Parts: sequence; C-alpha cells; structure tokens
Amino acid sequence: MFSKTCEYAIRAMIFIAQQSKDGSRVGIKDIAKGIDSPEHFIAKILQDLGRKGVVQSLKGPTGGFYLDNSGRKTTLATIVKAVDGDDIFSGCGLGLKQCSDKHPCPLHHEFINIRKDITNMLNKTKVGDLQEQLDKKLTFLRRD
Amino acid sequence: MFSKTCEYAIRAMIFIAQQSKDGSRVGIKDIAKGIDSPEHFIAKILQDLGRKGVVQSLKGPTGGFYLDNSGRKTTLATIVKAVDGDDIFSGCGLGLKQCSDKHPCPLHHEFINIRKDITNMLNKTKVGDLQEQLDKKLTFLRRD
DNA sequence: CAATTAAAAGACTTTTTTGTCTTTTAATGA
DNA sequence: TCATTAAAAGACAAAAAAGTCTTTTAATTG
Ligand code: FES
Ligand code: FES
Repeated sequence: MFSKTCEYAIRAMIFIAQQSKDGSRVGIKDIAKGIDSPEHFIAKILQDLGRKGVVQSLKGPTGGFYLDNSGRKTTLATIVKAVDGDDIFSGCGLGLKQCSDKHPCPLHHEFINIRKDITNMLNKTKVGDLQEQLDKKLTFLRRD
Repeated sequence: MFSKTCEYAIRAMIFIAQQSKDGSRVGIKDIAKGIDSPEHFIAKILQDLGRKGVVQSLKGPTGGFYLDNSGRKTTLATIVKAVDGDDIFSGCGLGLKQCSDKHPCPLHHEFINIRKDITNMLNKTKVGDLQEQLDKKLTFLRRD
C-alpha cells in the first residue's frame, strides 16, 4: 500500500505532533526510538519533508522537529503525496500507463471505488486527530 | 498497491483465459505482446504460477499456456496471494510488525475497512469474468 | 566568541525488485 | 528417430528502495 519510507513518515509525523504539542521540540533519536525506525533513515525522510514544508525543525541545543497548530492539521494525503507521489490517488490498479474511464483496464470499475475510499480517508484524516487517540493510549506507534 | 510482478501476473492470466478459451494454447511471445510486458520477465512469473498450479502449460510445438474451465474460476485473491503474499490481506497499513485489534496503530480502524473491501473484491473477482468483459471490448489489457 | 548541540547534506552500501540472457528439458511431427 | 518448437530453469545485470555513515551548517549558551 505505502512504501516503508511513507509508513515511517506518517508514524514520525504523529509522534512529532504528540511530543511537540507543548511547544517543545523532539530530536531524531527520540523519534527513531518512539516509532521503532532506523535513526539515520528517518532523519533523511524528515529532512525531505522539512524542505517541502510538511514538518518544521530547528537546529542547535533545544532544537529538533515540531509541528505548530497549522501543521497538526496536515492530512495524511499531504504526507503520502509528498513521499510516495500520487500513484495511489490516480494510478491504474493493474499498472497501465494511465487510468482512464474511456480506456479502462479489467479491474478499473472495481478499483476506482476502493481508490476513492482510500483517497477520502487520507484526505479527511489529520495528524492531530491521530495524535489525540495516541495520547489516550487508544492506539500505538510501535510494538514493544 | 500490487507489485509490478503481480500486475503483470493478473493481466497475463486474463489474457491467457481469453486466448485459450477454445482449448488452444498461447505462447510467451504473444502474451508479452498482448499485455505489453517484458517477455522474459512474464515468462519467469508464469513459470512460478505454473509450479504453484495457478496456470497450466505444455511444452513443444502447439504448446503454450492455457487455463481450463476450473482455472478460469481462479480468483484474483489466489493470484495476488501466490505472487505478493498476504500482506495486503492482513498486514498493518502503517508497517507495524503485526496488525491487531488489541494493539492497533493510529490508522487501524480506518484501514481495516479498506482492507476488507479490497479482500472482498479480490475474493469475488474471477479471471473468467474479467475475460468476458475483455472479449466484449469493454476493457483493455494494454494502452496502444 | 568559543564550545556544544542538533539538524542538513550528501556520499556510500545493502537489499529487494525488476528485467535479461543462455542453457536445458520436454513435446510434436515429419 | 531426429529436427523443431516452446516452456523450464537458472545465472546474471540493472534499477530502485531501504538503510548507514561522515561531514557541514546553524542555533544556543556559557
Ligand atoms: S484503468 Fe486500471 S484502474 Fe483505471
Ligand atoms: S495495526 Fe495497523 S492496520 Fe491494524
């Protein structure tokens, strides 16, 4: 469904939202531990998201990654598009070069419904909402 | 969603169902052309499906790949499982080692609905059904 | 301003996926 | 039986994804 990179990205964003909700910042090492990902790998992913304006960061002592109130409203769709591109939103399920109603693949009519559901879900789900459920210990970012 | 290998596999199975419906067989070259895939790559994929009993084949002159009436009832789920494993049927959407109701990731409750829809779709869709729509030129296996 | 801290940048390696090529095996039919 | 045909098998290569490591840049604080 999503690339590993994208899975880590989503998990990291939720973790950052949680850890920075009081206005503080969270470092790469804590993020890597918090979401159980390779430290240098998630660093690279977040730097990329930083350049794209999806996450904010600050260097130096007391520095780290954080999300402000507007960042907490970021949807999963924004993250997925930034990391994996928009294949999942508009690509053909059977790998034809173009998905098209006029020239549909055998799976098209079944697939577009699923694709629409995925799109809706990603568009409506905000990082902040997921972080709130995490705070209530209703969900988890890693398996211990 | 699916690997390239799996996309080619599904397209090839539908093409084979179409070309062998009169009891004849279809060769690798025709399959590769018919679904616009690399010839040697789809050969390897089909040999794999052959070993797993998902497609039938015969060597020598007049040989090739074919599907009998029972093979035409093969579901997409069978093909996807044979090629990509069952990650899409039971894996966690955010990459946790295990998907679990007791220890859900932040996306779990949204994700399981989509996963269920995908599973249902793959379970109910048979190669033969897709082939019939292809015959009526309602759908296509390649872009020209 | 100097030492320290932490992200940014980027080179590099490993693994997986995708794709190619050659040789072998089996079936057919003249 | 022997030449031909076509898949099976398996080695090999290229590209992409995933992961690691080192050096540079920027912010903070004493
Ligand atoms: S053409 Fe394949 S999903 Fe639309
Ligand atoms: S735990 Fe992530 S989808 Fe179920």
